[in-house]
Amino acid sequence: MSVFYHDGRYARAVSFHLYDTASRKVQRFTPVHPGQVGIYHCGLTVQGPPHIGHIRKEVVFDVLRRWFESSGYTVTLIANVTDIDDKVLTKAAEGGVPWWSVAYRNERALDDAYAVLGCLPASYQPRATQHITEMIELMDELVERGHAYPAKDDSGDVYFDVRSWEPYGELSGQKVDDMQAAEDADPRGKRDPRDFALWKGHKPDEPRTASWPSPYGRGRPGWHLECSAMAAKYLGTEFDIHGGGLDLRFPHHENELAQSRAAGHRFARYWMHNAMVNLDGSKMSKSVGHYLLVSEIVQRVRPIELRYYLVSAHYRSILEYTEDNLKDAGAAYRRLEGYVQRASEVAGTVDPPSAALPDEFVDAMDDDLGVPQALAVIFDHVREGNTLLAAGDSPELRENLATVRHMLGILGLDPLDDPWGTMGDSVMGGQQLRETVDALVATLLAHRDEARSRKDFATADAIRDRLKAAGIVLEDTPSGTRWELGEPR
RNA sequence: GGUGGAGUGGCCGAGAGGCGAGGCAACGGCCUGCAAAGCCGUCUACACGGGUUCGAAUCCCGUCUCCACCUCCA
Repeated sequence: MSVFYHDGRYARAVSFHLYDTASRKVQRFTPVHPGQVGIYHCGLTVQGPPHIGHIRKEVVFDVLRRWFESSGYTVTLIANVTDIDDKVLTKAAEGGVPWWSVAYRNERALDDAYAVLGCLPASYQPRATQHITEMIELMDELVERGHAYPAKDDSGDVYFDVRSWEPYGELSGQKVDDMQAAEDADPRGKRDPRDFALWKGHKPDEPRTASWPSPYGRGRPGWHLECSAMAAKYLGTEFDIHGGGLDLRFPHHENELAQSRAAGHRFARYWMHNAMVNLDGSKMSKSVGHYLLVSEIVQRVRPIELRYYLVSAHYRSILEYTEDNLKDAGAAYRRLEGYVQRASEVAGTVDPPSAALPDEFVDAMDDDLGVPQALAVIFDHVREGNTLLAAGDSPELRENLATVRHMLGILGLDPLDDPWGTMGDSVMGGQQLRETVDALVATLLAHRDEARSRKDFATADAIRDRLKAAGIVLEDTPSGTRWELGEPR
């Protein structure tokens, strides 16, 4: 299965399969353009800072992207930012600040969360407000083709005509007639209550800066139209994968699909949806204040342990968040990290990409991102590695270490990779600080070694206890005493 | 009412007709001056009731419980 190139890199037969929400089947992935993958996923409506439900999705698509890249694909990853929206306007009005500052503040919080969890940057993050022209073009096309119409009232709204598009409901498997009619909702100028807004006419109580001119009057785009227009702009009218949280399947993605197809686009070949993160048995949700912010959690948990927790379950499984679950995940991760660090101290630097990935790992990842099975493969290798490590440095140890780091890197979990730094720097805050502490600890260790050699264990243990109180945990190994930072704070 | 999904050992969490996933926790052993880490071992589970089958956690029927979506939630 693996083939080595003369430069030491290896290639392998690529056979990725993924669960496609539209067909509800695991499908063999065939790209539109050989060797390339275009992925669009719905970033965030920046009405608030991201919670761990949001960031789970980012981590899932980050792993997908890394896996494609590892498989030899050139990946274009587009994650939009919905920076104009009812709730953004509401938040701005409540806070007495401009809407765009609310959107931008939260967009930065989102970028911070990406970075802190080690998500590689998207190829581009288009903002909705920068693509009004493309949206109007798409809307015009839909009106011309008879799939959209300006509201009957004078609202300035433009609606998609659900009844004009026969396949409507294909993504979520629903029939228009079976859908619960929004009886209490204001039908406004709609032909059918299920019609959705492509364009929202400007209202006098909304800031004028939140509206743009269009052939149908001033207004702002509806959520669904944004994504259709931006996906087509950056990935073309037919592209590979459209992703997002499962809660977006309907109506958001259903509507995107309908309007894009109705406008003549082929649109996404595969739909990929990640499951939700639950808190106390129900979905984390901004709207009901039932969530935990990424920024809160990383105050007390190392980001890489949070990432491990989010990655460790299959992306289509609901993740039931509890503090204990997160803590257990951290312990599991430290087992992996401990091996990589101890082995690296003995074996020195290795080159992870040069190590062949085990077939079982590849098979697991190719099967709809089977991260749990892939992790089991990693743990098996770590056990072997620990056994090798007990015998000191060896070519087998170096190879094992490189393989383990290669696998971990694909999940964005290699402790020695950016942005986690080397040898625990992410906790320490820098290589220089680490070296300073190391020198200080070394003097104490010299005293301790001296005490131990004269069997004065009371003194030796007192030094160990003092260091522990300072957050430094000692470990006596055949090759000497090493230290690590203990539980933070 | 409609559309999907799920219930697995103390906990998390894969698997989807026969070959003990993995991790966390606990306990025992090895190692260690003692620890820590590591290694070896123990704990053999699939909501419930029927059925199909040589064989069911997995397929079928029924029941219970839970989750998501049904017009702007990742």
